[in-house]
Amino acid sequence: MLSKKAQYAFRALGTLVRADLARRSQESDVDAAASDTPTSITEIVKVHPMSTKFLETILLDLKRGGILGSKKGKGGGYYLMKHPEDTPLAQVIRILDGPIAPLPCVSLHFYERCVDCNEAVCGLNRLMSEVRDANLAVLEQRSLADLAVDPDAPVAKR
Amino acid sequence: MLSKKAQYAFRALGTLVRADLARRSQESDVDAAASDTPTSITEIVKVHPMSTKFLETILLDLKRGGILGSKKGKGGGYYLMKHPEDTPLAQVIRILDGPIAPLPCVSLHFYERCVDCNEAVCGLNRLMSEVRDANLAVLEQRSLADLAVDPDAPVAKR
DNA sequence: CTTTTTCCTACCGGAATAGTAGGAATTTCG
DNA sequence: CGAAATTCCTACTATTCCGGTAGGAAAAAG
Repeated sequence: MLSKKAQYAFRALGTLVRADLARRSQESDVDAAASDTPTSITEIVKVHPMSTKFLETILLDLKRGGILGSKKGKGGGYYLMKHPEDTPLAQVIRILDGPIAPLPCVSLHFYERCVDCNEAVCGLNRLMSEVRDANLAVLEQRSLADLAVDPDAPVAKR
Repeated sequence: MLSKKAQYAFRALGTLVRADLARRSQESDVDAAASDTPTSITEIVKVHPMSTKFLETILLDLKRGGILGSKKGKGGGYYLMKHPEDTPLAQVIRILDGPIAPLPCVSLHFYERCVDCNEAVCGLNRLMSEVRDANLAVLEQRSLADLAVDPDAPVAKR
């Protein structure tokens, strides 16, 4: 199960994606940077009611993880560092919840050898690798862009 | 990530499956019941070193969950209630770790409505349903029998 | 130089995880 | 019968993790 942190992160990222799309479609200046129109924590909390302080730590994590950029001071806030399509959901989860794999010994990013088990012949290892791959097939393919998609709308092309 | 409970459970189930297969192949009496040759906790711990007391609670959980049967007293122990092929891995995980879905609002067996979110239009709900389905495609298909498979051996037919 | 924002460090209560302890109930076997 | 071997049951405990809070420092804008 995803932690509250990850759940809140996805909600917040949803509004950041919408802000990003809005900027790109409305902006007359082609070279407009995302950092020109950041979204503050206060604004996000207005849309998704939650603890401001808690969201603060979450967005900081996402910033340290390279997903968000920030601007301090008046008019400051957070913005996406990349196009929404270029941040897979897996990256968000790894930053906030750690491993996606069901076992440390089948994790790609947080691998730890398991004691008392020969991985080459361990049935559990093999099965849980399948589970991991099934997860990643979705989580590496789907991106922040998919968070903001209207399910009734035609598929968006980039 | 799977809990230690679930990990230990799979190890123990591995030896119970092997015992089950051995009984079926060696037994001359066709009507031999699994309850005739149960495997004790002590025997399991000999194969997979772990806390005896902890394993006790785990096997009890699996018994209450309908996966194992038991026999008390001298010569007693645990045995599979069904053919290994008929117990999907998902069932084991649900008993020991609860929900498989990444969010309560997309769980089939442990569903809980999420507050402040219209599931019909929630992008996260839709994406996490995909993740759940990807997981279940493996965990409902794969069974205890797959725990004991020799990876180099030809595929076993039932 | 005041206001608004992010950024940093530390803390805290409750729940969950990973066990442990002690004994009761049941079965087998000598 | 009585001893040994086993499961079964209830309760307890220690540690870690989760979810969140507190208080202020640093930076940017006007």
